Amino acid sequence: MEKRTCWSVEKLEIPKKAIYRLSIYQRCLSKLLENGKKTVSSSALAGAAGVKSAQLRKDLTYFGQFGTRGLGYSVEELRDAIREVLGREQLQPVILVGAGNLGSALLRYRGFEREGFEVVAAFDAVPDTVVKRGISLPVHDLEDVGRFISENHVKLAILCVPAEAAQEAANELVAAGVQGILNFSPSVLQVPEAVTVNSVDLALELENLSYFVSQENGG
Amino acid sequence: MEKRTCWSVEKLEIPKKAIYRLSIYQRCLSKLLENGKKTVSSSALAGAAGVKSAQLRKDLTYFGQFGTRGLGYSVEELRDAIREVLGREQLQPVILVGAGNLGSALLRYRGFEREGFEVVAAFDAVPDTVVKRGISLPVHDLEDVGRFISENHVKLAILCVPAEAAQEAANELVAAGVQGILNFSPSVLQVPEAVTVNSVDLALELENLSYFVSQENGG
DNA sequence: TCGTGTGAAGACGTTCACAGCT
DNA sequence: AGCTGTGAACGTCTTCACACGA
Repeated sequence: MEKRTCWSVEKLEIPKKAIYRLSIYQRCLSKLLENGKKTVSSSALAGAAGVKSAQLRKDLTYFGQFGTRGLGYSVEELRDAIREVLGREQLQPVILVGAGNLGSALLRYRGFEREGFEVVAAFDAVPDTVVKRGISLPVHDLEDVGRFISENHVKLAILCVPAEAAQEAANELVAAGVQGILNFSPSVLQVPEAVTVNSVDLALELENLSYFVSQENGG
Repeated sequence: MEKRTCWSVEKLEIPKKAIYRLSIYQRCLSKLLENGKKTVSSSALAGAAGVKSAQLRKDLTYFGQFGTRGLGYSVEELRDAIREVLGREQLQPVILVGAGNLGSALLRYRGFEREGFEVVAAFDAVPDTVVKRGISLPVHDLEDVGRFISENHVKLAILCVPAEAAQEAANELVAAGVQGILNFSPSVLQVPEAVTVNSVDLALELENLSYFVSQENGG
């Protein structure tokens, strides 16, 4: 393969899983930085991230060369480099659609902003029913979501509507310009190829676990 | 390979992803059953689940033969067969550890019971601070979690404590006999091989998405 | 010598294509 | 003819093992 210090237009050949791990590395690096560490080796960082060192090094090669042989990586430089790769240099606005039980909990969740995301607006089909406890953000009518997206160039959405309403809501989001959907509704979304969907199906995760504990039940 | 109608002790060779998809199939089958469908073809079911038909058929062969050539699958029989494979014939008790913002939202979440799980108890380091709104379950002191697990033979736990407390809490759960942990805390858990951890890292999922939308930003 | 960067090998999962049953 | 069940081909991701630079 050809040599390249940076990626060209073709982000396509990079394993999805590698990109996911990049986020993990970044979090570990931030923690190391807080602890005043200046440099880190691939094996140390890999250990913290729960992967093998070769994997970490291979993941990084997809994007460039960041280390110094015999020494390791500069914690800060690597963190910044990964941040750039992930497109997290300026913060992306995010909207939340469906402010029911789960949705409103996510609005109160501090984890997103801790990682540098800002939920800029929330929408619900019946905004009045949303119990506002602890939610600083107003909940708008779902009808306005399309306009809001276009006007504010929102590209990321968190989708927490019931399964029956999910596909229709997704269609609306995509039509208005959303390119990434974090989907919490238990349904299979159909979207154009250019749109990325990450589905988090809570019940499914639990069900999946139950397979792995079931075997020792026959007591 | 040898012929077998059912799996033997060696569940090991089965792809984790196949097991995950089994849960999806089951959900689709339940929906079909509600709609009064008696039989379904691999391509129809695969379409509903968002996978290729060959994949569905291959997934099923790990566990046995469930279809009729030329006809398809009996919706009800296949659903029951999958349910048995997943160990979901009798309902598993589940506990929730960490009843903060996210944890208490999950306590109110109806999705788990909709899939046949029962959250039997909740624990928190500071039970008094938990706002009980809409939570029918009492929140116990975290100190009692070990005893509760042993006494009630709990094997599944949902972990929603802060990252700093996650590993210690996990250790306690595992020591008491928990075999599966659904981990919502943004940290890498170290557990024995016999224990399965499914991590759902909300911020990480969002961060991951942001990579896929970042490219068309240079307008 | 130490630890990164990386081709090559290996493991794993998916898709194909068709044999075989209904 | 129609559709499942499945070995074989394929593609993707992971791991190895070592060359290379500090």
